[in-house]
Amino acid sequence: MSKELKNTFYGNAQPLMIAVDCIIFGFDKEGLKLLLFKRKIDPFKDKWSLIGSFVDQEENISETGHRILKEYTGLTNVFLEELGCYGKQDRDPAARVISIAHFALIRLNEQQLKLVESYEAHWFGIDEIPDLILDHNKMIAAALEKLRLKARYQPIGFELLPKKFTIPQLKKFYDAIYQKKHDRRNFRKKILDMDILKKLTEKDKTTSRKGAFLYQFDKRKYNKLVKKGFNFTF
Amino acid sequence: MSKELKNTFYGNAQPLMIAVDCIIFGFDKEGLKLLLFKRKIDPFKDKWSLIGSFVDQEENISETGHRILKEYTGLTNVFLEELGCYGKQDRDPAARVISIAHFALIRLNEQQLKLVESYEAHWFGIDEIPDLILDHNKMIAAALEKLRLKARYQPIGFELLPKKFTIPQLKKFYDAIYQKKHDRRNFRKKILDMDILKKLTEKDKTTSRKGAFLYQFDKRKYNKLVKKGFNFTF
DNA sequence: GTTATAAGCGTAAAATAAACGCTTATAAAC
DNA sequence: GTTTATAAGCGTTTATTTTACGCTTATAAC
Repeated sequence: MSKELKNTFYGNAQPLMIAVDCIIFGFDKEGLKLLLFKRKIDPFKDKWSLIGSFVDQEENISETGHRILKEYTGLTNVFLEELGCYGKQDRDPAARVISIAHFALIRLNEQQLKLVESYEAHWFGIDEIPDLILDHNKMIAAALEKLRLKARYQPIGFELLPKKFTIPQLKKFYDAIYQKKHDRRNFRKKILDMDILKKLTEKDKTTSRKGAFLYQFDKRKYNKLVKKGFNFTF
Repeated sequence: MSKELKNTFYGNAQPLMIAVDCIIFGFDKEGLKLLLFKRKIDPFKDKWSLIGSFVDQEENISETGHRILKEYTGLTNVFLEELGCYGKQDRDPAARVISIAHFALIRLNEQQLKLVESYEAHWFGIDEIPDLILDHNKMIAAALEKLRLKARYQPIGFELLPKKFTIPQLKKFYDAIYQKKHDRRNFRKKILDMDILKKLTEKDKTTSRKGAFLYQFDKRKYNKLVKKGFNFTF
């Protein structure tokens, strides 16, 4: 259908502006973090905010999200999921803008941590999020809630942890998500019983004298488990 | 801020059309049902579809949903929740339209069942949904999935069941949602242990000689339970 | 009165989760 | 080179939850 012909059917509809805002989670030794940016445009210039962009006419919404992530973190193939729609009529005083919030999970490493500084961005610990513009604090609260919920039935930790990780590291992630210290021994038992981890021969010795064995996620076994249906309850 | 001043900040953004589509669930003796409509406009005139409407400039998105429900079912105060955003660039051949799918749960009674016929609408059993326009079948699949998920940690059945209901009726609802026959005795035990139902003295005798006691949902007790945190696992 | 059946009640067994004592490997201290 | 401190790892016991299923009950239909 030609562009001219398009939209003759729905002629009476009023178009609105649509944006995608990204809640970018990262995780490292210090815990769960969130990437925030100093806003570059008015209104609210120089205030802390999530990073976002308008959706282009020719762009799928998830493409907008990945475009944002690529531009500001340099990463492609990031775990990105729709969180929800923030469309209150008066949410942005500058214009009627509907934002489709998305949350992303990325593996943190030194490179990542430095890269972002060039965008006047900063990784904030999850307990030290500042006041943000518009409804961005609300979005973050919802994202955390969803992350918790998702972690119950999907091994979401694997998107955030490094490729090789130790069981205590994995536990630390779940402790952060659920804001609860799990029992070290029961946690280990439960996660190993799932039979989705492959034990490596290497150890990580950065956090203890004894060192902890590194593991890798066994995708094949995991997919099998998902099909059978399971429930991460920690 | 005046309308003229608005949007000078985001001048480069291209506005798009936003619609809300509603997946309307109902439940009666026959089981879980879905309300579908014969589309009134081109393209796809006279094909079965969900009911929807464009979002107005001055309207919150949830208001659009409630407006649709009011107009086509006559009901206000309906349980309505955002399902997700369907915004693929080519989802509608007639124009770039982003749809925010919502799902609604309504109590079915005779009046409801008749009312809808005036809109060339029809209640379809959940296992006999026809082919719908655009991505509407996808939306329904996602809505069912979400309904299942939600039913685990929210007593969602109470939105769909009549004010007074029997335990076998409630079980029937969960059987339908999870597509699994639960054990009658364990189901009863579990739901009663939650202590959120108020037993009435009346019985419903339409489904058995013995009759089943009617119950009502005790909102006060339920709210207490929600705060404490719980998990419907059937 | 007998019968058939959905509704309702209770108990035993199986599975899962929680609590927690003990051992081990290793770097650092002496 | 011996001791010490500690995170990591291993295993058992107890408590809780889930599942399976036998038995009783109220009532309409015959």
